[in-house]
Amino acid sequence: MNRVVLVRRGASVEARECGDDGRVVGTARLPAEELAGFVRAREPGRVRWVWDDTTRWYPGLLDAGVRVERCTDLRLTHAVLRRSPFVDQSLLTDDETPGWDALQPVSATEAALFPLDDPADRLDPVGEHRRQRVALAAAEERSRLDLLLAAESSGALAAAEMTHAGLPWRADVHERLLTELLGPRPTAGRRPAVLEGLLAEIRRALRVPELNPDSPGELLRALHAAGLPVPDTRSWTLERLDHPGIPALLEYKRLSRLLQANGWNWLDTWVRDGRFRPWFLPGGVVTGRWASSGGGALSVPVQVRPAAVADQGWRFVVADVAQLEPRVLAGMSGDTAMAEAARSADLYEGMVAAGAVAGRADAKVGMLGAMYGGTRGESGRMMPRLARRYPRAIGLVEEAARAGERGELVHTLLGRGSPPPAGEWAARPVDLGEPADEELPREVRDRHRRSWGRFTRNFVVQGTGAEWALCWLADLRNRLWRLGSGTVAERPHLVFFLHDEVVVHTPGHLAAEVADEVRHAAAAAGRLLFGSFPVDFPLDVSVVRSWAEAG
DNA sequence: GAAGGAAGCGCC
DNA sequence: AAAGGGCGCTTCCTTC
Repeated sequence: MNRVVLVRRGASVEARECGDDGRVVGTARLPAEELAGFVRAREPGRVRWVWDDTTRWYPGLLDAGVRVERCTDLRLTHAVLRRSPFVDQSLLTDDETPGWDALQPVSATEAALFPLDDPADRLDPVGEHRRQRVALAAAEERSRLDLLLAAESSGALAAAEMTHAGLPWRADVHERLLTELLGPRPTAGRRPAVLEGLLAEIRRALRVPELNPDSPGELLRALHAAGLPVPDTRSWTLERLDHPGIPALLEYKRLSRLLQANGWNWLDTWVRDGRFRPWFLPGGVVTGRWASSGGGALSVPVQVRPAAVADQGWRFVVADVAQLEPRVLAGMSGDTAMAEAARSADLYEGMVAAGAVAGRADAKVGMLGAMYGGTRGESGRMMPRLARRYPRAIGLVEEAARAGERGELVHTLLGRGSPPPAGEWAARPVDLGEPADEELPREVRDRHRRSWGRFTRNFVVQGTGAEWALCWLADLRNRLWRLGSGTVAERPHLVFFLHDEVVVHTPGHLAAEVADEVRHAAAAAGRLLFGSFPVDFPLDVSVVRSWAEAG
């Protein structure tokens, strides 16, 4: 594989050819405006482009109509290697390391505002690349780390392409939906008519003429005065109350939430030219999940999904994995009994069929408890049964929890390490007797320990689930490219990704092939992570005009 | 008036 | 006896 490190030098770019060990074997220098043509010309020769950070290079290439198949995003791979327990840190670190640790992605607006003072320009990508290659060559579990770094970098390409293409969004459909639910758009600072009506009803029922239900403090006092001794004003707390004002209050909360989070202001801010373009942030969560920025992309409510409509003659292919995390747990722990349950399209039904639990609800609440650390009530009662039937799977998460409680680090299947615990509790070994003065009381320390144990318990499963999803996404991205011709947005392409769900925008006549490729990519991801271990990842796949029709 | 925390709620 | 993971966003409310 040819590796070419791209380096910014003022108005020009250096392209430095490297061997697998990161040593430079050749250099070309070109004016920045010739970069897109250079990359386009070299791309067919199976190049891995190496750059400091995908958000600083790839949006410009995409705007110029250039797509690349593979890259190394040094910012992201640095972050993984720095925390991986498979890596000898002394091979990786250098005077520049704090600069790489601190490097942040940019959005296009920032890049336009501050083109001249970028901390990335004070870092040397060639040196960092060489250090990473040396550290990787000496790492334990080299092939797992290789896979993780490749998948992480591919994710960065997919993220940039999704923002570039945008999720098709019909503002007219969205506006009609808002008007039906809330009434016509009010002038700035006024409530929509439907909310005003509900407000009057709430004030009447609670006998507080000036009540502002958007203020939790005010609302709580009003509820108490009405003889409703609630501890908070959350919807699920209020649902259990029997009082004439409550239905209107719950409806007010539901509609008010829609208005605030995804109302007309959201449309004005985030939808342009028929596209919703959030920023996806690969590696933005410590577990390896993506974060997002702008428009709340990771929590687009079901309520407004009817407005996501494929272009004329195009379709969405929407796919999600059923019970990703329990399946991943079965695979990473090598628990054949749980993998057997996972053979079923519904893993929880598979557990019922095996006689492990009485009903689907028990299976679900038990597994969620095992993965999140819920031990109270129903899910706690299920744990002994599950531990007997699935000793390896349950043992793996229990061990991760105990390690976290001891202040130790855990890691995912491919080698992403958990962050070190912070805080005073972590500075002390477990059994030092009673604390001295000015130290945390024992019960406070223990609470922190258990809380961190729940985090590390979940880290190994959530993080390995994120690795499966990244491999799925990376493989799918390349399969989609091969289905069409032209630029990214002219072929079937990804427009949305959320933990265990993808949305592909595709010309209608290719939709069936896209659905096949989505399934093939999922099977390939399973083999990449778990080899021949027999754990299935069945998908729900829908071909639809609107996102809301999926599922 | 800016900044930051808490409450609350949406997604997985 | 108590013990449920990860996010982003908007509003309210306190602090400086």
